[in-house]
Amino acid sequence: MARKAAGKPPEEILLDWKREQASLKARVVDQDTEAWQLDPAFSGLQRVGGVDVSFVKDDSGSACASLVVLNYPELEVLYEDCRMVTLTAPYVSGFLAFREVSFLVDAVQRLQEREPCLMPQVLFVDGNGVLHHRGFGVACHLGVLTDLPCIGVAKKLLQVDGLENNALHKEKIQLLKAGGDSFPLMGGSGTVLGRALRSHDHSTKPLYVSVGHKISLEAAVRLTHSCCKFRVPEPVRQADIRSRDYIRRTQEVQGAPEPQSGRSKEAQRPKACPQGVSEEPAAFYIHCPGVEEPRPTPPTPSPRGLPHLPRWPPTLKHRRPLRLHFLAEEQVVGRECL
DNA sequence: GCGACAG
DNA sequence: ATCTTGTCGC
Repeated sequence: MARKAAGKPPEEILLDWKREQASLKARVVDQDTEAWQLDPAFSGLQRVGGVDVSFVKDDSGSACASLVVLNYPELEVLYEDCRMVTLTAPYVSGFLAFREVSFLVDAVQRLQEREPCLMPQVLFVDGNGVLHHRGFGVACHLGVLTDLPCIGVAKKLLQVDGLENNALHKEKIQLLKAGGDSFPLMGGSGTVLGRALRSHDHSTKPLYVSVGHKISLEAAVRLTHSCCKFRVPEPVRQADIRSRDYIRRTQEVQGAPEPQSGRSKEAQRPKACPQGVSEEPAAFYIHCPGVEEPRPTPPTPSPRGLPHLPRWPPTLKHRRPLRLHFLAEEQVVGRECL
């Protein structure tokens, strides 16, 4: 029987975790380290990644960890890795990384082994970076363990170091008028811990962006904005969509018969294996943009009439597209890396 | 007892 | 995080 992830860890464990965070925190780099980060148009940036962990409804021990890689600035999915995992640690605010980060590191390592040329140049992480109780959120943790530039993107304000989601904060949100507008989140010591960002014109609720690793806050905010087709940056959004989609179809194998009928033929992703048997990732997928769409069902529901597509990209100029030539079945035909 | 609470 | 349909707006 697998160990469960329930209850709060004893104080002794929390002390261990705090020591671990303090130790790794010394290795965080909160500045730009890559040339593309300094460029106004991010020229040189070709691949952005996103990670997420989704949970199974009635099983607090099971989850799906996913890593996706998108090209930039097109934001088409090039790579997807979804894998069912067994959670050991419970969720404790301030210690999210100890619940999720090891599975995310595993995914990055699989990518390094199988398709190193698709390694993203930056990772968007669902959660905070230095905007954290001890200045070391999951985005920092993953960044230090993988040595990849990481950006923390939280959907809710973590109320630490004097930060409060109070009336004053809400007033500032009201002042964010257009996509890209943001204001600083200052901690008690006067340090800027992150920024509240209106991620696009039609989004009221801001994102909370903070440095994870190897990127400045300014570049992190600017890049986050440029990766938002919708409120949540596309890499994280795709990781989220695909991991829950994976769970959904895993669950429906034993449940109700699939409503989807008709022509389900070629170019499928590897079939989902409900009772994880092998050591292989449950899903591993490389997509060649422009050749075919992986999913016939559009993620955007359009009841009637045409959906209003947000203008995108808003201002960035089109740069030389990275051309990857893949066949559907994991076989690499050719590529242009770097 | 009450408030806080990234995912 | 997850449970969930319709509904309102452009």
